[in-house]
Order: sequence, then C-alpha cells, then structure tokens
Amino acid sequence: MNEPQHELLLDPKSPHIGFLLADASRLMRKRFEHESRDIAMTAAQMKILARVWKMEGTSQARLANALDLEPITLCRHVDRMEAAGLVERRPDPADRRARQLFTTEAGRALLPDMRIRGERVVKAALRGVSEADVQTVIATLNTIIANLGEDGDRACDLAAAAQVTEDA
Amino acid sequence: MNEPQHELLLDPKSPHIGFLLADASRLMRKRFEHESRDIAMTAAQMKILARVWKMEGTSQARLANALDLEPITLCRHVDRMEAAGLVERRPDPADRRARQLFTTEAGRALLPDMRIRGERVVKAALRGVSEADVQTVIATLNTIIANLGEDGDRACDLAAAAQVTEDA
DNA sequence: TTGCGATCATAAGCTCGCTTATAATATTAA
DNA sequence: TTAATATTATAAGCGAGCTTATGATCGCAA
Repeated sequence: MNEPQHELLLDPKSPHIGFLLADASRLMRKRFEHESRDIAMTAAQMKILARVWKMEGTSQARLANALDLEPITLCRHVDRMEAAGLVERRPDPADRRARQLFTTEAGRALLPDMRIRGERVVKAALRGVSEADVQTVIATLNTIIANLGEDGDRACDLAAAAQVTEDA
Repeated sequence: MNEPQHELLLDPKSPHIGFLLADASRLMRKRFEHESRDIAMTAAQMKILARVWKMEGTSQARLANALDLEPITLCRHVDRMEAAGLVERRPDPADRRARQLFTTEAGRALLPDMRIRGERVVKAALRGVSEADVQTVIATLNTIIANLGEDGDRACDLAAAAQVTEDA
C-alpha cells in the first residue's frame, strides 16, 4: 500500500512552493540567457554592474553586502567581469587590503539593452497574470526574503531545537 | 545627470521580479540545506528520489523529462546519489543503452524526515502571509512556469507524458 | 608599542543548472 | 540488408551560489 504515502511525499496537486520557486526562477534565468546570448553579460553580472554603477568606487565587501552575496561569490563574478572588461579593480589608497570597483565605459554601454531584454522576459513570463496578482506575488516574495534573511541564526535555532528524531 | 538613469536601471521600489524570484528561491534552498545538514541528501536529491520512487525502474531519460531537467543534469545527480547509496542503476534488459533506476532502502528511509524539514522551512518562509496570498503565488508561479516552458517548444507534451508513464 | 582579534580579498572545492559533443545502441528508411 | 537517423547515457566545461580556510592588513587594547 504505497500509494497514499506517495501522495504525501510529492503531491502533484499542491507542489512544494519551494520547488515552484526554483522552477520559475530557473526558467526565467534560462529564458533571459537565451534572449541575450549575443550580449557578453549574464543576468547576475547585469545586477552587479548596475549596483557598481550606483556605488562607484566601493569595496567588494560592501558590494557583496549590498547584493546579499557571499564575498567569495562576488569575487568570482568580478574576476570574470574584469576579464570581460565590464568592471575595473583599483587598489584602495586608504586600505591596502581592499580594492575599489569601477564600471567600465564598455560595461555601462551594455546595461540599457540588457534591461530592455529583461523586461521582455518578464512580460512573457507574466502573460495572463493580472496586475493585482503580480503585486501580491512581489509583496509575498519580499516577505519570504525578509523572513529568511532577517536573522538566519535565531530562526534556525528555534526550528532546530524543535525536533531531533533518533531512529533506533 | 546619472541619477534618473540609475532609477531606471535598478529601481529599489519595484525590483525586477526575476531578481526577487531568484533571491527567494536561493534563500529557501539555503535555509533548507542548513536545516538538514545532518542528512546526507539535498533538496534536489530529495525531489529526484521521490520521483524515482513513483517511477521505480524508469530510465534516466524519462525521469529527466518528468523532472524537467536536462539528461546530463540528472545523470550527474544520479552519479552522486548512487555513490551515496540512495539510488541504484541496473542495466535495462530490453535496451542496452538504457539503465533502470531504483530507490534504495536507505534512500527511501530518509524521505519522510526530509519532507518534514522542508515543510518547516516553508512555514518559516511564509510567516505572516495569508493563505489566500499563498494560493495566488502558487497559481502565478504555475502560470510563469507554463508560459516559459511551453514556448520552449513542447514542454507541455513532456510534462503530460511524465504523468502517464506511471505504472499500470 | 606590541600584539591580538576583526576585516578584506581570495583559494579550494562542493552542488546544481546549463550547452555542446560523443560513443553505443535502437530504429527507421532505402 | 544496409545505411541514415534518433535516442540513451555520459564527458567536458561554464556560470552561479555556497562553506571553509588562509594571507594580508587594519584597528583596538593592554
């Protein structure tokens, strides 16, 4: 009698919202990459470049914080973006550990086109979705991000303390 | 006069829904992994294992279709999952190219606990979100997935076929 | 002033998704 | 029957995220 347990584990009628989020996000990313394969920049790089533009001369640590990325993740991005001529690293005159980040003329030149294509993908993704529902989704996603990002440690401790099942 | 253009490129008041999706998805995945670091299985592996359980003996190609993954992506997962003893590959007696997939007793044993922790993460993520809004988000995510998957040519066919290939 | 703990950047190596390519086998057409 | 095509699994290698660790430097405190 396995059938009922199957339903419990992966109910097709109400799929785990985490899986839905992952699938929707993955498909949008995939579509965007396909939509802009002729531009030498990815969506993640666009996001980073736009932020560097707003924080011209910032350090990688502060930028990583602003983008909610781990420093090493950003560092790898900057490696590629610097190699691609999108961004420039200069030594910080006030702190010999740090490097200042600057956009390149070439990098800035690509941003508007990227944004246009991104909007095209969003429009395709949201076809048939009402404006009200879009707003609900945006608000809910922001709530989720706040819930999970606010204080990871505390919430995790609470949850972890809840249950430890020892099968013996 | 850069300020107005900055707003256009990355408006903090209405951030690109694609970025929100990616962030929410990433944070949920991160939280889940933290929540279940003592279990030798990831969320993606859980999803795959549950599906193998429903399609015991299926081929990797059909499983990849059912999960909407590229065959090579699934192949890599199965590599790791087989090494971890979660899943088993056997030669298909009817097709010498194919391998049949089966869950392991050890793999099945981990699923219920994984599901419980997944639900805990979802509950934490959705704190303060009304049930109605959750339903709206689920419906919208399904629309997005359909919108972006259908145009990819025949994702609908694949999804439909996946449901049918169940046992008889 | 020294010395010790934070902070900055980054190395190593992992999962997870992808594209592109290839060997083996199956299947279909000629 | 044989030749062309399709399918199955997998290799190689990239992007995007992560954890953990390490060398340099900064800053504070004894």
